[in-house]
Amino acid sequence: MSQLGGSAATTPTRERIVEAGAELFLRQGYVGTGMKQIVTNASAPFGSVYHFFPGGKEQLGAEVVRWSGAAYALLVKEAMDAEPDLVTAVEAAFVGAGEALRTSGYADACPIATVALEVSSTSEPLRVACAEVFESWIQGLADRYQAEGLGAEAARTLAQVFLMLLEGAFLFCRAARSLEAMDAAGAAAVAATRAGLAAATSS
Amino acid sequence: MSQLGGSAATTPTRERIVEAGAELFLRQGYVGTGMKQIVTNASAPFGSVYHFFPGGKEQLGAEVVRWSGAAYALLVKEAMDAEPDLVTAVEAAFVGAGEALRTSGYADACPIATVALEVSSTSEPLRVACAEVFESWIQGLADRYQAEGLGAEAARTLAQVFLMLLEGAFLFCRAARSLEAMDAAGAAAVAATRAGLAAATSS
DNA sequence: GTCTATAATTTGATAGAC
DNA sequence: GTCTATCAAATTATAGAC
Repeated sequence: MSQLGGSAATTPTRERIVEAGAELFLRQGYVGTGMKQIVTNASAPFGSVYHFFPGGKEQLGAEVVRWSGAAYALLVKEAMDAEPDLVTAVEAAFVGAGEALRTSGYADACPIATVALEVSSTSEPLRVACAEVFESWIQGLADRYQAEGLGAEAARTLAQVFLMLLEGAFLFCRAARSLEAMDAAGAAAVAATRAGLAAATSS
Repeated sequence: MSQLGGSAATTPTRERIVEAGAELFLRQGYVGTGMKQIVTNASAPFGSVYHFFPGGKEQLGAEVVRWSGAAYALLVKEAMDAEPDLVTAVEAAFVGAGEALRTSGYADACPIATVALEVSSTSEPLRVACAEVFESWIQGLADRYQAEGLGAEAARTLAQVFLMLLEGAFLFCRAARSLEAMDAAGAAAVAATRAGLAAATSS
């Protein structure tokens, strides 16, 4: 995650490995990234990875998923908290996601979506790690919707719709190398948010 | 794609290879699927794959993406055409996608999403193949919306929203092994469709 | 804890007999 | 066109010196 503090020379080896893995998973996925490539990018000796992660690639992968999932949640939350109201915050989230895509050559999207699709049918520990990250994102967003007066169930549904639109937009924008889908997703998320808020205040 | 006609013993070798690749890509993605695994599942000798696909794995991958993309478009179109009106058709599409997920142990989702995310930053020919499939899906759905009286631009946007919700739902449902997100996506797609139709008839 | 060398396996791809 | 044997390189993982 190049957005959140680079790997300074003083960063402990273990952290450098996790951060290097996160950046590689973002672009190449879990299966397409080799252990050697990770330690090389982390400027660490090859043996270190098995010293810190005796469970091998699967253990490292799960830790990378949880780390980058938490980092991305923080990034989005801070971007949204900077806005004056929820509708503007939703719009800002999609605009910011589009900016990140464009400035990175359509590489920086969701840090765990590729991994989640790759491993959902092949590795249960990794699948669970991805599911827990998604669930934490849903709950964090649902809290924000609830703070605006929506009921628990409606807030959760809106949070899921927000994230599904974002994930779908990442997929289409990366494949097409265009931001068209992100604009459509942002507009749809704003419309859904407005409708939810209207329903909450009228009841 | 187990949904569309199995690989009969009389099916030509080349077709069996493409179909076997499609089924494996669906579950394991492009990188996680080996050429040897493909020819084994296709009951074909190893050398055949390089006889029919001299361009190697990348050529085979592009062909699999286009083939399964067309097959999936037909599957969804037929399911939607069986419904009496567009709103019901949209709902049926999401219900059907949920059924396919559930009955396959949350494996049968989008046939090319995993591949698209894996290769978008690493293989230009494969990225283009995925982008063309997505674009054909968007246009096919936009035609359906236009037939209902929507303008070209609004129809295209609604088609994109439909597909982004579906792709996002596939991602969340596979990770969580639950259909909760699919229900939320279907409801959101129905709401967006209703709003689009209302705006078209009032103008 | 750091780092190197290497084992054991699998990968994509090729050559060539039939 | 079918099929087998094999290559060179890459993979995850381990052993063990320092």
